[in-house]
Amino acid sequence: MVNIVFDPGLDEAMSFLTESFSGRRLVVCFGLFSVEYLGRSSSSLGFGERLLVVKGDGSVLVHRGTGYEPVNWQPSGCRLKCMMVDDRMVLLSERRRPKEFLKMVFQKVYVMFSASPVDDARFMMGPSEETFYDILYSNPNLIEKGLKLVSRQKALSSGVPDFTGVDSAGNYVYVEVKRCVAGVDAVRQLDRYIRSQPGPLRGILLAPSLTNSAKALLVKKGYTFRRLDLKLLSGLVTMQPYEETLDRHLGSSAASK
Amino acid sequence: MVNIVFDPGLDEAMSFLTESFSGRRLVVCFGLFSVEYLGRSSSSLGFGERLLVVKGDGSVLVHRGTGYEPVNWQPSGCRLKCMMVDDRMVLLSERRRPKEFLKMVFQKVYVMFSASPVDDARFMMGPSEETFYDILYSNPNLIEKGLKLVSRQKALSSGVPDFTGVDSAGNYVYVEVKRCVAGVDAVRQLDRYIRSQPGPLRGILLAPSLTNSAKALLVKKGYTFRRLDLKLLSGLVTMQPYEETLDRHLGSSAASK
DNA sequence: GCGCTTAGCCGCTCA
DNA sequence: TGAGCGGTTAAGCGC
Repeated sequence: MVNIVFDPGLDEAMSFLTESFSGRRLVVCFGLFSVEYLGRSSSSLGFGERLLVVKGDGSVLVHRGTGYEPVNWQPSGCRLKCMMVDDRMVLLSERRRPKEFLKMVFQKVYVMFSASPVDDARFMMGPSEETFYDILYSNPNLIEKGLKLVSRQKALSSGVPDFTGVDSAGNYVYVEVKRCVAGVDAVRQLDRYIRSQPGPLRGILLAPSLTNSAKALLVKKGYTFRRLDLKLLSGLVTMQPYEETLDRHLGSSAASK
Repeated sequence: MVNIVFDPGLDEAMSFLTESFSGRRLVVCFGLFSVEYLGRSSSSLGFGERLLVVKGDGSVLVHRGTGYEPVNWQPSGCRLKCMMVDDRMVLLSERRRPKEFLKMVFQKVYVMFSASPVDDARFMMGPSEETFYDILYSNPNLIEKGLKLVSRQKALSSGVPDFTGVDSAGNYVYVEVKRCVAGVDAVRQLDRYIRSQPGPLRGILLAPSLTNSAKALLVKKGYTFRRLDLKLLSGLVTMQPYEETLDRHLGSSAASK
């Protein structure tokens, strides 16, 4: 649920902020204001048009029209207060330890909105799962020398092995890939795929490592374990897909020369 | 002039962005999107509601609902492109050196606006490191009684001690200054300077305090620690705008109590 | 809580 | 262009 106010009076802006703060909402505000900071260091910035972002956890960011870094800010955990002083809206943010203050005096608010972002995604360092499979698919030697892959699973559906291929001896192969330590369930999955097929098939489990029980089951079933070198793989990520995407849409638009 | 779009379709959002980028405008967008980064490192973040800020100079910031830091970003100077791919809006940002990409796939845009902020104010920092050096250089007694300084480092360059001088006993002295707690690296720095010289030199580390490890190394190397009294030093700073700022801050925080 | 280490650190200055 | 270094560094992890 996004609340938006366009060209509000300062009184209206103040109640909007007060309400948003008490609801711990994310607030974005573009307006004409001055900023002063006092704490470990100090700074002052006269009136100008800027972007203010206040997050639900009490982080504050003041951004000017250029540059990556906020001109003023406070990390999460700040207490915010909003008041009218001499027909100006004053926003005061207080950090407890170390004791620091940020003070913004608003002369005008052009637009502001608030929201409570729903965001459950996990931030993962390293290549995405899809990129990961792309690399393996184009570099089957990373799985096993002489292996040729003939198909890969579409999307992230189930009931299908990650890769199918033919090994150097001409055997048909099913490959199951895990990005972390593989457990018995990974071996069972591979086994299920293979037993669902009529002909004889080799099974390869590719993972950084195996649990003991998984290893036992793997040996019993006669499948092969191949170690996946995550570092090596990460190093092989290329920018080609990005560049191709850009090339395909040449002449769209550019923000800088 | 601020342009605002509320709940646009992705096609509409795309033309809005394209236009904003070509006009080098500041764009703020709250929507549901995924982010992938590839460059010096790589990362991926699935779909979620986030805030995207693109500045006119080609800086890009992706903020989640909490925390001071953007989850993904690119510094100024990036080239941006926007396109529709399979009914999704894709925003691609390219940094030249080092080569890096940021890719956002939008499923939904809740609200977005653009503006060309007018902001001529000068950002003024309070007592900076340089100011501190100025004061110390004119008041060597704050470092050590009878000390005479003969040179100071130019600007904030490297490979040079902060001050060189002669102490009351006639020994040549190198002084390394830290405004905050000095760690081992500060001692190492001092040591590097001194060992780079042929003759015998006293080393003085001036800082508000020392970490234990720094103290150990200092003693081992036979250098001297001098306490820097920040309060005292701050008292010697005279800076009209700064004092005004301070007064105003004290005024508001007193009023809010 | 404090102290220490890391970071896609950023941004600056100088060789 | 690369190296060194400061920063309102922030943030995470150990104690």
